[in-house]
Amino acid sequence: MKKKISLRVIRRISFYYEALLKLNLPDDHYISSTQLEDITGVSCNQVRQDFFYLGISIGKQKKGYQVKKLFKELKKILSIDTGADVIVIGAGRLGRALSEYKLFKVRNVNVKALFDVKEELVGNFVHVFGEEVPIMHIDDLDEYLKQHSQIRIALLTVPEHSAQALLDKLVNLGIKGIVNFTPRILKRPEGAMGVQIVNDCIGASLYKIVYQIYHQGIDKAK
Amino acid sequence: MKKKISLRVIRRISFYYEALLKLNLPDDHYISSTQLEDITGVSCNQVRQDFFYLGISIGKQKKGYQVKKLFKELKKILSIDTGADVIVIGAGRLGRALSEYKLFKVRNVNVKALFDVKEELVGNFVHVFGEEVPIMHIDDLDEYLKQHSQIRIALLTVPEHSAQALLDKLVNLGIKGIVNFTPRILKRPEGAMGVQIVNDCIGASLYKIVYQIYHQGIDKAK
DNA sequence: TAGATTGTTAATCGATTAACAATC
DNA sequence: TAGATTGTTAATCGATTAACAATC
Repeated sequence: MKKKISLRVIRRISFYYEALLKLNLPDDHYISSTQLEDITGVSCNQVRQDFFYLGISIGKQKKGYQVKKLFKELKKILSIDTGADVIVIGAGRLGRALSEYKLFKVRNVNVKALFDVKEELVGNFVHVFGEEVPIMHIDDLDEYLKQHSQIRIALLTVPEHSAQALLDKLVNLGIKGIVNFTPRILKRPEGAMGVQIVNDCIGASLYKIVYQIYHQGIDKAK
Repeated sequence: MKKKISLRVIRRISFYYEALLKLNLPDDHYISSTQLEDITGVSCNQVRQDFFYLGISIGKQKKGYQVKKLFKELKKILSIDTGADVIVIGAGRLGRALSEYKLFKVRNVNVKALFDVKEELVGNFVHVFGEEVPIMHIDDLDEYLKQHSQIRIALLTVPEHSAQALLDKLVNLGIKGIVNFTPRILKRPEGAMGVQIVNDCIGASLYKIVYQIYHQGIDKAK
C-alpha cells in the first residue's frame, strides 16, 4: 500500500472513527455518509470521496456502511489494532502532557519512555494510564533504542535550540518518524529519505485567530 | 483590512519572523527571499508570494528586504505589538502546559486566567513567566469576562464530553475566537457569525506518521 | 416501483510553483 | 553595464465540491 495520505485526510478519518465510537451502534447497523456529515461536519461528498480514495468500498446503496465493517476499515487505516510504541524526547510540561494524552491511549499509541538532559528529572516516572513510564537520560537513548527496536517514532518536545541536533541524532539511531512539537522548522538530514518529519506547530491556530480578530474589525460587543 | 488568511500563510509568516529573531541582524541590513528560503525552508517564490498577498512591498531589487522594515510588517500581521490577552478553559496538564508555552510569550500572547470545575484546582496559581496566573472556577467566568472585557480569545482544553457546551457558553459570553484543543469537532453555534473557531488537533500529525510508517513498508533497519 | 445512497467522474476552488519583465 | 532580486502574473498542482449513473 503506497498511497500518500495528507494530514487533512487522516484527520477526517479520525473524525469518522470517533463518530462511530461516540454513537456506539450495534455492529450490524448501517450508517450513511449523510449521517456521518451530521455528526462530524464533514460533507457527505467528502466522506465518500475519502472512502473512495482509500479504497473503502463497503457501502450498500440505500443503506450506507455497516458499522462493523466500517470500524474495521478505519481501524486498519489508523493502525489502531497494531498500535504504535513511541518515545518522547523532552520531559517538560508539554512532553508529559502528551504522554498522558487520552486520545493517544484510544488510538493505541503508547509512550514507552521519556528522555531529557535535566538530572533532576531523570529517574522519575510519569504516570500514564496506570503505567509508570520512566524518564531517562538522553545519553541512554542509543542503548535504549537498541533494546527496543520496535520503536520507530519519536515526539520532539525539547527547547528549540537543541531540536535540530536531537532530530539528527534520532535519525542516526534509526528513528523513522518524528513529530516536531517545537516551534522551529526542522530539516530532514541529507540522505535520510525514508524518514518522515511532521511539524506540529501548536501555536499556529491561535495566531490565525489573533489575526482574524485584531485585523478584521469584528465587533467586540456581545 | 478584510483579507482572509489561511493557517498555512500565518504559519509561514511566523517562520519568517522567527528567522529574523534568530539571525538578530542590525536594523539596516537587508535580507533576501533566497536567504529566507535557506533558513526557513520556505521557497523564495513562496516568500515573495506571501509578501505580495499580504501587501508587504518593501523590497529593494538586488538587496532584499530591510530588516527593520520587515520586522515591522511581520509584527503588524502577527499583532505582536498589540499583544492578546487570552483565557484557558481547562486547567489540566495541557492547559497548564499551554499557559507557560514560551512561544506565546514571544508573541505577546498572555494567559490571564485558567478556569476549571475541579475544586482542588480552583484557587491555585500557575507560574507563567514570573506572573502568578489564577485558576478560577468556571462558574466565575461570566463575572470575570465582564470585568476583563478586553479578552476575546479562549483556548479550550477541557475533556471532550463537555467541550461543546463550554464553547456555546463562551460564545454567549461574548468570546470571539476559540482554539479548540480537544480532539472533537466543535460547531459554531447557530447565528454566531463573527466568531472564529479553529480546531487544533494535536494528535493528527502523529497519526499521519503512524500511517506512513505502518502502511508503506519502510525499512526498519538503520 | 420509487426513493435513497453509493462509487466515481468531472468541475471548481484554492494554494503553490514557475516564469519573467522591471529595475536597482 | 551586468547581475541580482523584486513584484506580479501565469501555469501547475492538489484538494474539495458537485453531479450523476448505477442499483439496492
